[in-house]
Amino acid sequence: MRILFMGTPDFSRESLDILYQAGHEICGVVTQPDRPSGRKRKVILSPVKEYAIEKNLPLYQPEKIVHNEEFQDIVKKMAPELICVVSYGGILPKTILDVPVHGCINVHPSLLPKYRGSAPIQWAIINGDKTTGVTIMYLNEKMDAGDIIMQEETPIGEEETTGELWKRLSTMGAKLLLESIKQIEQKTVQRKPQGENYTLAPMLNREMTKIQWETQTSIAIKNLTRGFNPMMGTYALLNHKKIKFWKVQAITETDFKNMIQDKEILSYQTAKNGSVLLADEKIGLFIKTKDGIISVIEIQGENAKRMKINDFLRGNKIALGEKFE
RNA sequence: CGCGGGAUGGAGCAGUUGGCAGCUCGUCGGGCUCAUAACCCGAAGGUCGUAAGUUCGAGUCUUACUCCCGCAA
Repeated sequence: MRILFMGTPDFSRESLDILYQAGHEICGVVTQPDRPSGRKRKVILSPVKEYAIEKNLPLYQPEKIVHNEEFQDIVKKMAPELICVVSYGGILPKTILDVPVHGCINVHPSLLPKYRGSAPIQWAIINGDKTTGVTIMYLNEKMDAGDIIMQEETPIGEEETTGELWKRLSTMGAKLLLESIKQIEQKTVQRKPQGENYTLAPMLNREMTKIQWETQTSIAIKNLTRGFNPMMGTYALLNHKKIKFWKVQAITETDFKNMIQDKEILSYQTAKNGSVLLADEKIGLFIKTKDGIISVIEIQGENAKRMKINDFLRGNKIALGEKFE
């Protein structure tokens, strides 16, 4: 089939790859414009752009697609039979939605109508969901609200991070996308409306990554941390320095007592939330929470890189009772 | 050409006004113990990110470069 592909990050790249490998005619690839980003204001090519260049596919990077007649004409000239949108980063106007005879379809990494919006994978983990999935659906003019074609569910691992789930869902999504296109070609495709009973997964902001010792439970801290891994991690302040957490475990006071042997520790009863109960380079770093204890497994100090907790404690001595804010 | 921090044995760090390169841990060998993420004794392992400069002498001061990290986007 003659397909116009729109996408930007590595999540989309998997889908583009499977379509290309399956022999579909990719008449064009649309991706977000290159923007200087990162530390040295360097321009970094999007994974989709890299792929398009590698396979020598026609590439388009319009600044905007709404009210952009020039781009709309280009799309019409390409005359795609189908447009596939995977994490492109923008809503398509009706003038483009109406171009392909088979319409526009989208890969969304959640079981719609749950988690419409831009950060469904992260929210599923932050909320501690046991399962999630991918949805292939038609696009309409509202955000992630079109009719569903296919869905596949998958369990979320206890320790699974956004990065790991992201990778799995991008592969699942790509396969499901290919399957949906097959159905469209064979005209066996079915549409199932989502209904209005939906939830949102809005963009994440940095403020959310600060740990709230007074209100968040051990499990909440753990889920938040794996939800923000590997994007930004979570953090707390220790002596006015920003310490990032990349992996933590939630444990009970009993678990803790079994691990510490005869080490001297700060009494759990008198400790405040956020206080260090034990910082031992062999056993680990333990911090009191509102309802238990967290054991930090992977950590990152200011100006340092990510490291295992025992590596960190070798060079950064932390005294009992020091408090994370 | 956005702002700032950093690079030192395998790991994480310290290194004062330039003057023999250290700490905690790991590794290897030996000892003790019913046992150990425990303890005791011993050993190996570093052109201090790269290149140049100042100096009697540079991990330390100057310049350029490479890579890493934090903030901001």
